[in-house]
Amino acid sequence: VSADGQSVERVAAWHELVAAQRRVSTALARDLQVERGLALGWYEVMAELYAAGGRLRMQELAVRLVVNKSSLSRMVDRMAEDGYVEREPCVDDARGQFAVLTRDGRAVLRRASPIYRRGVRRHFADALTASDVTALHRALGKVPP
Amino acid sequence: VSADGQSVERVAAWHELVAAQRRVSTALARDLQVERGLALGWYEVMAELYAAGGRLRMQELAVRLVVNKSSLSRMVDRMAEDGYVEREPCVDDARGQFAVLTRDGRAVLRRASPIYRRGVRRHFADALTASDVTALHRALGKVPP
DNA sequence: AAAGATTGATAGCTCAATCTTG
DNA sequence: CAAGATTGAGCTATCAATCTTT
Repeated sequence: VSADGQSVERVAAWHELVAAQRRVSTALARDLQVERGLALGWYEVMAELYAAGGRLRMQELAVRLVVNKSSLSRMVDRMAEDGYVEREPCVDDARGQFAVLTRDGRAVLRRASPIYRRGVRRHFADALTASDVTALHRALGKVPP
Repeated sequence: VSADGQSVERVAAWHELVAAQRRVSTALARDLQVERGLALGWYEVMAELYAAGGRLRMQELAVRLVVNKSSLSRMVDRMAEDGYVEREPCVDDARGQFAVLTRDGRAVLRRASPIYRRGVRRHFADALTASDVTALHRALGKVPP
């Protein structure tokens, strides 16, 4: 398949990004599952809720995590069954629903966070220099929503 | 959840990477689906086979794409049903199977490639400087298998 | 009619088990 | 027994349709 040089470089960079994301995600998921019995997706939901002060509307949570709304709705269903989050209606807009991190969810998150951070370090950041990390953060932040 | 500064930077960079990957993959998948009726995963398989000269063993294909072996086996099943690839036994090792890009597969790939490259440019690279792209490629290539 | 959220139907993914060959 | 690959079963993700509220 023909392509000019610029295109080849861009696509190569994109492929490295995809490969890195898959490798690191797989390793993080394995660590959390083995050591805490927790799915990576569940960790991400709880960490995002925690960072937002414990509650977010479903819509906003989906946008921040860059996940499909249906998938999130179903994930929150399962997390609620296990007592990690609760749903709460929104007072000023009756269409809205909050996902709220429960006490149990916080406890699970607290125990899982070190595993997650260790994984990000081991599987991702340890291979990079500090300036690599800064450059990645800066560059990738430019990718549009 | 408590964490030191280094950890925060590493995790923030990792989150940007995940967000970028999800956004760009979603956009690429939409483009290919709408304009060519082709799934992104199928495109990736065909592009990898093409880059390898048209054929690869299942194992090697899974490693290069960083995908689950079962998922790949099933994906190749469906692609074979649609005539995009064929399976061929391996002569020197009867356990092995090749996935082989067919004539039809090549034709589909040829028509899909411009859409894919345009997507990588529009949804990913256009937001970055040339040196951002180089830095990403270089840094992400260090992430271990 | 549009926005927020969920659900029905279904395609696709993944773990563990299995089969075959080295 | 290990390696390559596939499959059975169960779970997850996604699209389109739906429901409710604005």
